[in-house]
Amino acid sequence: MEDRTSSTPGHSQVTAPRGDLFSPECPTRRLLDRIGTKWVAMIVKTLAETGELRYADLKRRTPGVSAKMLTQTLRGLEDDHLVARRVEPSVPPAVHYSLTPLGHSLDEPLAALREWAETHMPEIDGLSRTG
Amino acid sequence: MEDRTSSTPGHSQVTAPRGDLFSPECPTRRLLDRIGTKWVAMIVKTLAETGELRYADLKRRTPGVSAKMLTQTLRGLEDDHLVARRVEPSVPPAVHYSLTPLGHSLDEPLAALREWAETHMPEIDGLSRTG
DNA sequence: CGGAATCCAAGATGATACTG
DNA sequence: CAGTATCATCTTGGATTCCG
Repeated sequence: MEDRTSSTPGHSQVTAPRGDLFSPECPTRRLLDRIGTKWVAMIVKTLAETGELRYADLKRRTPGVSAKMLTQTLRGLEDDHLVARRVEPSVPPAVHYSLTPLGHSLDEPLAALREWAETHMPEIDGLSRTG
Repeated sequence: MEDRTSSTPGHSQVTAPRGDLFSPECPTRRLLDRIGTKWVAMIVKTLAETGELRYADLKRRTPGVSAKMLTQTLRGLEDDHLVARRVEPSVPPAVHYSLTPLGHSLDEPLAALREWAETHMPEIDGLSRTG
């Protein structure tokens, strides 16, 4: 077990790197550092839609994700209190993940962004080809 | 001069990598790949607020950005028709950047995200420390 | 002024193997 | 089942240098 300040999507600038350039003035940047990681948007959306999922189920609904990345991403979200982890002490153990109220509140602006993407990204791709 | 499929924030999955896993089904992912890059959110916000800026001005208003990243980011945004580039043929040349209507439309959901970040990120940071 | 080209360090991600 | 540990790789971003 080592520290979580290296490659974890969790907080890394929080403890002041050397001269917090725009960290305190730009929480948006830090937020995007998190939701911008490859799997967060997909996971948040999935949890928002399904309510609660087990690790394996969540993995199955996130095509292409590796166990490592899924765990790492969930840890980061947990760390930010956007996702809740519930363990059923059975054998074998069953671990359930769901959005916290804060997580749900994030899903709102995120949903707006999704809608923008679905509306305009095809348009953008079209423009890229036709000039 | 080489292709723009390597490190450019522009389209890289558009030309089908090998088996577009969720590219077509997830424009959100591609959008986040762009706005999630370190400087996009800041640049878009700045342009949204100021209207139009010259390269050097934009650089000055984006603390910490290198010329390389600024150019690269602007190229990507230009490529997506989110930013317009206007050149005044003077000596030395003056290049102006501004948001396109599409860019402004993106700024709306982005602003919502910013507001969420400014509202909740401090709360999150507080929770991280106090448990 | 507004870039482009190159080199390099860091971080993110994936594959694989192992564990309680 | 639900992870953890480790290694290899690919991508990102920054510093530097040079140019029209």
